Amino acid sequence: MGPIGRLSRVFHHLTRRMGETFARHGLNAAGFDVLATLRRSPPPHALSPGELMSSMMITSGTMTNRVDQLAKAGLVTRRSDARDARRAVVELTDEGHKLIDAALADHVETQKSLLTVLSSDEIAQLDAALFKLMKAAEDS
Amino acid sequence: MGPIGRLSRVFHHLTRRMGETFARHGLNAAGFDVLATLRRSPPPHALSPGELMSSMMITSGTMTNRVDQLAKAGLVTRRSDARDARRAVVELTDEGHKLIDAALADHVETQKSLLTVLSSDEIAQLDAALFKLMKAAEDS
DNA sequence: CGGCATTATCTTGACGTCAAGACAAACGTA
DNA sequence: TACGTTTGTCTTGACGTCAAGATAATGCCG
Repeated sequence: MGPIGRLSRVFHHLTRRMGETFARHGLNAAGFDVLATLRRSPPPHALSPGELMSSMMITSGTMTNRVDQLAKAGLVTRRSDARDARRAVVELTDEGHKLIDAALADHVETQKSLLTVLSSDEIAQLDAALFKLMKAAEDS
Repeated sequence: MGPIGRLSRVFHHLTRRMGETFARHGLNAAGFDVLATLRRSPPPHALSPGELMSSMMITSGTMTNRVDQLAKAGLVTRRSDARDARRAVVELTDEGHKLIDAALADHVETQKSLLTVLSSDEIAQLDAALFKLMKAAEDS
C-alpha cells in the first residue's frame, strides 16, 4: 500500500482520537486550532484572521466561519483595527482563555498517549522525515 | 509543534498534490479510491459497498454518494446480488477500467516524486513508524 | 489630488463527509 | 412456521471546507 496510504490512515485515526478530546471541552478541531493559536500568541492573545489563516492551512471563508462560531460561543471577540479599517482583530475572552488552557492540557496528554507505541528514537526519525516532506512541499 | 502537527500538515500537502493528479483524469480522491480498490480486486473487479467501506475509512452514507456519482459518470455499474437481495454489487465498466489504469499510472509517478526528498532508508523508517501507529490505532 | 492596483475580509454556492436512523432482506431459534 | 435479531444499504440533515467573487479600505504613482 505504501507510506502515503498509511500516512493517510494514521492521520484519520489521530484526527478522530483528538476530536474526542476536543469534544470533551465543547470544541471541534477547527475551534481548538484557532484558540490554541491565539493562546500561543503574545498577550493580549489577539491576531487578525489573516494571521490566523497563514498558520493554519485554510482559506479565508473557512476562517470567517470559525471565528463566527467562536464569537457566538463567547470564546473570542472580533473587533476592527483602529489603524487599518480593513483589518479585524480576533482576541481571546477570559472564558476562551480558561477553556483553551484546560483543553490544551488535555490535548497534550492525548497526544502523548497516541505516541506511546513508538520509542523516542522512532519518534525522532518520524519527525525528521515529516519535516523534510513538509519543507519540500512548502517550498515548491 | 510536534510530530502530530507536522503529520497533519504533510497530509494536507500530499492530499492537494494528489488531488491535482486525480483532477487531470476527471476524478477526485473519493472516486479514485473506489475505482482503484475495485481495480485491485480480482476479476470481474466487483465488490459490495460494504466491502469497499471497510477498506476505506468512510461511512455508509459516503459510500452511497461515491458510488452514485461514479455510476452517473458511467465508470461503474450498481446491480443487486442474485443470492442476497440486501447486497449490492459495484462493478467497473470498461470505461472505468481504462480510466483507472491511466490514473493509477499517473498517480504512481506523483507519489514517487513526492517522496524523492527522502532516501530509501528514511522511507523505510517512516513507513515502519506509521505502520506501528496504524496497528495501535486499529487494534484499540 | 485622482485613479488604480493591492490588501484584508466576508459572502455565496457547491461539495464531501458524518451520525443517526429508516428500511428491507436474511438468519436463528423456539 | 413465526418472530425477533442481525446484516447491508440507503436517506436525511447538519457541518466544515473550498473556490470564486464581492466589498471596502489602503497605498502608490503619476
